[in-house]
Amino acid sequence: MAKTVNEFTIGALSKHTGVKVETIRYYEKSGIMPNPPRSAGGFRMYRQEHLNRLRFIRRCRQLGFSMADIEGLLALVDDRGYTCGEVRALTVEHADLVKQKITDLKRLEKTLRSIAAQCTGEEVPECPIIDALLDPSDRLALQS
Amino acid sequence: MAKTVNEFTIGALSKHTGVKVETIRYYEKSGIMPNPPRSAGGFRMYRQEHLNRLRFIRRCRQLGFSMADIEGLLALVDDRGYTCGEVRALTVEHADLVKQKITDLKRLEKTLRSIAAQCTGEEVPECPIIDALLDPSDRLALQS
DNA sequence: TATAAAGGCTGTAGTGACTACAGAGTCAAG
DNA sequence: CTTGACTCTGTAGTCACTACAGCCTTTATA
Repeated sequence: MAKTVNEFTIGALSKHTGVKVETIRYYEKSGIMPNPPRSAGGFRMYRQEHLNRLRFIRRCRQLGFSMADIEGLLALVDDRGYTCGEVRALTVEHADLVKQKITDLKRLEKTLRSIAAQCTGEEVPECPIIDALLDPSDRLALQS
Repeated sequence: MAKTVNEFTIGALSKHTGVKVETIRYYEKSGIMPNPPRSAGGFRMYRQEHLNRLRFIRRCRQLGFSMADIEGLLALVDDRGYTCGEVRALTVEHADLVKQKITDLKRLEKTLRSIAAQCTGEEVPECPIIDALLDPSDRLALQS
């Protein structure tokens, strides 16, 4: 199937990266993966450079960067015109967003635990959670 | 516009709850809000019970429950056949998911800060973040 | 050389939880 | 009776995929 030792199909790329075949094609359509050369029959033929780029994308996604973020990062990389400062700014900005999200989720968990703690857990049809949620007033503080 | 003092339009319901008009209609189409009675001209006419239900939904969403979760909770409530234990189980399960998410995000933030810390931030085109992300090896530990 | 299995191709539609229109109709006040 | 704010339905867009249908290519084996 491979014309040379260095070329491989989308399935092989998928196996090496853990990114599903459909997702790779989606990345191509979105423009963050390049249109690779094709075999005579129309199969996508990838090389090491594509593997590296896909790993980069996958890592960024795991780090919570949006595809738009990644597009920005890759544009910097593709231009080779990026500076360390630009990239760091993006990263720190993103870390701050993550931090905020952690704060929010901690508050959320606390609220959930506290309303669950009011429960007897018994087989009775009176539940403080439902009562709290159905309460027309705003006594259930979701932000505190 | 209102036929009685107790009835109000979707716009008023929206203002009282902070839920957008389109979202309320979406909830109706999704089945978690009931089809309300209509005015002669076809306007949705809401009452206090709708307001309470929408507040319930909004709170659950803020607490991170999915619409499927809410459907389950509301089914219990509508049947009046729920027990405290059932509701608490759902809440605790959800709290555990939130806890796991916090753990993941903390690890993520740590990774982001640590790669940002390697940066000089200077106007040079060599950036350890990009280098790390482009590195074909798996040295950048995303899970640790 | 024929064939079958495995894998690839395109294009479309679905997910969740909304959001944003377009184009028409309704309502209440002046 | 007109104006302007509001509401109606229906469709399409968002994000980051995922799943499928129906066909075509490649490779291994008989």
